[in-house]
Amino acid sequence: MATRTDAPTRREQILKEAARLFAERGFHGVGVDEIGAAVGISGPGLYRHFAGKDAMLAELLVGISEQLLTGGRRRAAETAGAPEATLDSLIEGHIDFALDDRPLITLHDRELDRLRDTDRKRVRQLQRQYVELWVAAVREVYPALAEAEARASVHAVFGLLNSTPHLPRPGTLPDRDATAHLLHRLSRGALAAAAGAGGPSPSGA
Amino acid sequence: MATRTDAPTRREQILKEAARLFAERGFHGVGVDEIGAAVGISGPGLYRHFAGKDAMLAELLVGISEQLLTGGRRRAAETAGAPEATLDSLIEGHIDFALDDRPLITLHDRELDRLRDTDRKRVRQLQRQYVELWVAAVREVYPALAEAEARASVHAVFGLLNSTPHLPRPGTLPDRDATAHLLHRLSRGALAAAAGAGGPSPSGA
DNA sequence: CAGGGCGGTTAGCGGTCGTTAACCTGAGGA
DNA sequence: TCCTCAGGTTAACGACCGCTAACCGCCCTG
Repeated sequence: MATRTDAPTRREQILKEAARLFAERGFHGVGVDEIGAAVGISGPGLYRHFAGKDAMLAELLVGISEQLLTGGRRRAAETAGAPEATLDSLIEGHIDFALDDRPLITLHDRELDRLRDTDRKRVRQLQRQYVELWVAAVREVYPALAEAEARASVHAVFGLLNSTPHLPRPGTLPDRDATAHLLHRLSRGALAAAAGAGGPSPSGA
Repeated sequence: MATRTDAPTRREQILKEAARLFAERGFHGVGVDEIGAAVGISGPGLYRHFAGKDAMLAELLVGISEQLLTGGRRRAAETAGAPEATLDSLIEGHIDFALDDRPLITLHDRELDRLRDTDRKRVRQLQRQYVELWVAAVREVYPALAEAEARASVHAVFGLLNSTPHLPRPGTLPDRDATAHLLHRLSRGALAAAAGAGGPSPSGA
């Protein structure tokens, strides 16, 4: 984990506040003056650190995607040969991210289309690789699951995990650990059920 | 169901196109000229039908929330006394909505903060009632599940079901029915797992 | 102690956006 | 036949937004 001890750089402050504001009000809904104000400088001062508003979003989205993929690959490597452990570790990693960086997780699947072509392609490629990492892990645990269904299930689990930003009230549910455990259980349960009955009619109804 | 046969009103055309555009590029990312162009009229012509851009979003969001809640209540009433059937019916209804009205489901949890106070409160109240309907149904099937956990699980399942807009490619997965069945299985599996082990440590990790 | 550049400031420009004003047209009813 | 009015049109206004220009003070280094 290597928890940082040194003070955050001005660039990092800006990125953090920009992420929060973009997540709250949307990319187009936030002005550069507001971002500046959030870090104590005003408006055009941001251009000493970034080429423009687009560049902030691009750096955020590319950063998120790279971080997710890198972390996922590390976890997959650490647990190689133990499919159950790999899947659990991937889930755990994604949960940590969703709980600790809510604004980023929100941006990640919401503002992708606001990027320049080149950046958008890069982010999409990283996202695709991350999905494939999950699909492989899921299919090792549940070999009966067809690839298309595995991929759809993985997307669905992402949706489940990324729902944390609009949980009732942060604090209603006991604490962070309990939420993490619950999300973990929900994810495993969903995937197990996906693999359970592949055939046409599910069970009831 | 009462499938409509008469031609859609101009207002309805506008709302439909506005929903699609808002979902694609965000509320602030779409101009009134584009919405007008999408229905063959241009720009200010929209003001013959709506008080403003905000009014379109408001009508969309209130409409969605009312439709979800009304449909949910009807389904709950139809299956009263049979908790499993109620839960299945709620899931089925939400899936139908997510698959048939993707833009609306996207808007529903994304652009809420762009509403005027009065409209936002109304939408939130409708959403809250819809959640409570689900929570009640879930807890009847899984009485062991604490309320806070049930509520969080319901939000998570919403996230799962609402993930359909960014499924890989519509068409990769066999067809609509197969997707619906998969989503149903995933949801039931997740909820069952939530109720399964309430205690601290989940299983592996 | 001089000087340079990093990281700010304010003023302002150009473009876009939501909205209004003023005008027009074609169909329906008295 | 004429009036009305629903439902369009184009022009234009005011506000806002992203970004650049021009300027400035402070710290660090030679």
